[in-house]
Amino acid sequence: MDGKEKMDSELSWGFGDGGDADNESYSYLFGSDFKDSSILNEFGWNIPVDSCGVSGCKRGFADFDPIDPDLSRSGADAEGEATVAVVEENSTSASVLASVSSSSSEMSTETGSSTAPAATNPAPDRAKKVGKKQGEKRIREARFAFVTKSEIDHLEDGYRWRKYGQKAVKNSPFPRSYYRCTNSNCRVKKRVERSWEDSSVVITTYEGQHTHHSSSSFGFPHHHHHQFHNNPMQLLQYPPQPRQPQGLLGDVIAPHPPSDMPN
DNA sequence: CGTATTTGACCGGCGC
DNA sequence: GCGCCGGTCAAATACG
Repeated sequence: MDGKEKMDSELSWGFGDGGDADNESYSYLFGSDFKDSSILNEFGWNIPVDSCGVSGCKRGFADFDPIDPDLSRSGADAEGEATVAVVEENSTSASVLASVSSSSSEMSTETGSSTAPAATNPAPDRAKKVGKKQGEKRIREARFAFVTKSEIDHLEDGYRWRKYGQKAVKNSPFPRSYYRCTNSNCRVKKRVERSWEDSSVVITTYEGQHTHHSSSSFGFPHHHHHQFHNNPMQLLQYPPQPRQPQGLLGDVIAPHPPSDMPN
């Protein structure tokens, strides 16, 4: 048991910047604009964490593709446009995107009853406990999120992911899926959930940087690009007040490719 | 048979 | 201290 390897950081998504640990407030920017930025389409997203410090600020952006040539077109094929909203951690206000954990006085529906599976069947064999790192400090990797209008939950991004968990989201009828990069030493994680407000939108959150190239070429999905025909942005406006992208991204993100990866 | 997913249990933090 | 909550593990299962 003790020979078990590091359980690595379990402190993954929550951002404990000091005060409110659970206060997941995000500000996102809608990105058809900054999508133009060269920094983005470069590699999908390379976030130089060093620029801000580990516990500071960092965000990236991934240019995404709807990837729904044959799958998502069932029903409304007009959709499928990929759009983005970058989520910045450690933002000041505007609780929105993933504010599932906070709000609770609105559409409170099936939160604990129907969605939560009643685990009344204890496993007798489960005596082994998950080992933990000895006094290991958990450092949160940079993470960023964006929303995509798609009927597919898990968008293809050129990497291979292994699903390692799924949980019901509070105040949301849709579950949240946890993925991890299948590569050996790559500890990039990914969280996918559907918006509780707009079910046609999925929220994808990445954490960490890949230590390798993606399977196909690199960069993000570019299978078919039938990107924006109409106004993909229209539907993505559930945030109360989106911030301006300028300054945020350009300031932090460095234009250098991920060739300096250790490991 | 190997690999990926499913799924309940478990864990650690926080709030009460 | 207990319960909630979000996240993760791992055994079982599904899938090729």
